[in-house]
Amino acid sequence: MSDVWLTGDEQRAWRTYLQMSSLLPAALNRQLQQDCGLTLPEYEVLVQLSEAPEHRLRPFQVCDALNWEQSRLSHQLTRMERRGLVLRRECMADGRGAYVELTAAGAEAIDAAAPRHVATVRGLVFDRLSDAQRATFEEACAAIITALSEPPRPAGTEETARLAAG
Amino acid sequence: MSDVWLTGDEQRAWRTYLQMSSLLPAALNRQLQQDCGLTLPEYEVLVQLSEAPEHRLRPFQVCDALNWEQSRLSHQLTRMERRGLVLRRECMADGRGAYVELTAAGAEAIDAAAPRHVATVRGLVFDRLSDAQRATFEEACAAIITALSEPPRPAGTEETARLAAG
DNA sequence: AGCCAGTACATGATCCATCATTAATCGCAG
DNA sequence: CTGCGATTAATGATGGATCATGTACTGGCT
Repeated sequence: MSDVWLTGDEQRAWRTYLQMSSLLPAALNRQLQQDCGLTLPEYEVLVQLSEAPEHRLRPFQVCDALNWEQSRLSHQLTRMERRGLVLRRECMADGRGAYVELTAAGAEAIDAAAPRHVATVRGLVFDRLSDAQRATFEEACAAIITALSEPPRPAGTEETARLAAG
Repeated sequence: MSDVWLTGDEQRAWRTYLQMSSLLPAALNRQLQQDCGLTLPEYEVLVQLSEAPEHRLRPFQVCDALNWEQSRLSHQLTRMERRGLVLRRECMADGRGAYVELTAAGAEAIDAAAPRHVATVRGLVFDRLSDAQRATFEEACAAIITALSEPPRPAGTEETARLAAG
């Protein structure tokens, strides 16, 4: 931790990751938009609903699955409802809540989009990685997720901790 | 390639990556916003300018460096100019163009933000990865970038090619 | 029953990103 | 030097994401 900056290797890896992380979602978005008329967020919501029993979920379940903010989902659902992809339905079990349900058009859209999207992911990602690379890549992502789920330490915690303890 | 869907391993790796790729930028954004009052896009632009000779660049150079769309940068610069972080200056060498220049406030902001941002990146990413993991992670990202830079093949190209050839 | 903290969602404001369009200029072919 | 495609950049419109706030309901406690 001693040094302020990243090592050369780290810096190069970081910049490579940054570049990939900006290009890949953009490419996936473009592919979906052009081939299927769906945005990536729309696709992600539709996947969740299409995998659910009776093609419907409570909004908070979708949030949990996608790691989205509740507000983001709500706005997204409003737009998707306008587009006829989903439908909000009353939830009798819980008076506060609601169900989001896939419409026929929504089911059709996701059925058409999924194979092409998967083919794109395969072509851009998994066809390019060896099994070992894929495994390590996943490990690395998982390690980062673990770090993120720990109590968020603001920068400089070490000093703060020493000061508080001293 | 035969099958339409991803294998179990691939699917798990993909979902892990997706989760990481949504959580990590959000965490970096929050850290920058709270500790330094900067957004991640602002930070990225400031980094480019602070590394440039005379603290200024042509907008298209920033676009190239960040893989941004020209329009995105232009809007971003408008906001950053409003915030006093950068300054647009005339470019005598090319009558169409312009220079973006770091203001004193902008230089101060990036100098203050960089160490903390780096510490966060280190804490969330590189402290969690072994050298081997980091190296493979970089390889994987590079392989994906390579795939992205190749002529974008729409899904189903194989069939199309066969049909065209047949 | 009545209170109240917590949960589930929606909405408006604001900022960010992309698309389509416009405009000015450059550089070069004729 | 004139015309024209390519380059550089700004702008308005739209859709996306986040923050702050508001509302309605649940479930437990008294």
